[in-house]
Amino acid sequence: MFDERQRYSADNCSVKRTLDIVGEKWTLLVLREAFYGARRFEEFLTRVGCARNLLAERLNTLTGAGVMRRVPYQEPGQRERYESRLSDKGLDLLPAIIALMQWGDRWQADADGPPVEITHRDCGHPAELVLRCAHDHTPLTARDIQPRPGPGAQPARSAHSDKSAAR
Amino acid sequence: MFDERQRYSADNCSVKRTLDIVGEKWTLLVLREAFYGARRFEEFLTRVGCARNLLAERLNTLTGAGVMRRVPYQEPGQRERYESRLSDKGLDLLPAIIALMQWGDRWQADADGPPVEITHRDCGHPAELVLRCAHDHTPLTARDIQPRPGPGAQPARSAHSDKSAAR
DNA sequence: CAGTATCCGGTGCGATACTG
DNA sequence: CAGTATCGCACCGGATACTG
Repeated sequence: MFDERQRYSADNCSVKRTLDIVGEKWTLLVLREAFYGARRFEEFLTRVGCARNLLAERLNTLTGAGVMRRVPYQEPGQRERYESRLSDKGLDLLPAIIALMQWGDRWQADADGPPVEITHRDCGHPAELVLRCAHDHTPLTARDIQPRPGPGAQPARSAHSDKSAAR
Repeated sequence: MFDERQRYSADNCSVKRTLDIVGEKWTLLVLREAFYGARRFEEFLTRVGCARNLLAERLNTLTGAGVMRRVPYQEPGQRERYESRLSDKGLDLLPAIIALMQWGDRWQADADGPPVEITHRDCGHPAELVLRCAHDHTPLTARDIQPRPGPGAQPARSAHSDKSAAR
């Protein structure tokens, strides 16, 4: 698929950079619950089902990365506390969550259908995630696409000889 | 040993089910390389950059889950060998990869831009992933959506437990 | 080439106890 | 309620060595 000479380094791959933030165990499930409306620590804890320390760690990583932000709140008679909400950067992860959900719905679901539906709030119809050509909006599948080096691509490294007769 | 009430009905969440297959470390990077055209073990190894045993493990998991399939090939003068290719089930993971890539491009990229572009093979224009209403095709953001229980939704879980083998 | 097997130090995970 | 602190253990990562 790639021009064979064009080796890129995996360090500056956007997938890897994203996974460095959200790729740890439980993190995407924490985000799922955030999208579902969870905000408080105990709420995440019971709904995600991971260990307390891990949840604390994940929330710290996510706020540190700017994906979530800590918002103060105060219940009457209680001291001030903080809850965790998605930032804009975090809200923009919705397509990733939905992509995983859609795939699970299609290929790993029970016979009775998906456990959760994502709907358009205004009209109630389901939301869908589509891959398409930015130009003519043709729907695209994996067979219609062609990856190629972008502006931030690093020049090929010629550290050692390259055989690579792939296809 | 394990408090039942602390368990969310997240076991049947499609996101979790998907992550049970592709959520381990390196797996999504292996899939990224598969989309980029990698097929042979050593090819994955150098491009993904993980340990041999982990790569073997991941490829086994993926073929076991039907995401990749082992295809025989024969180089002249060599014995028959196998390479790993994406199945239809695996090809359908492209949106998830692209969602992660797009987010990385938007929020974690270098100044010079994304290292890789996904283009429409036929016309050369970039591919894009859009979330929209299935009914009227309105583009949707996180603020426009509403999750709600689907047909496969489970109420609460009774005290009869299954295995706790998380992951 | 395409793996499997083994070893070993380190990190991350999971459960619980503890604190404010 | 919202976290820390702690501890045993599983798994990871990297380096070989071995097999077909």
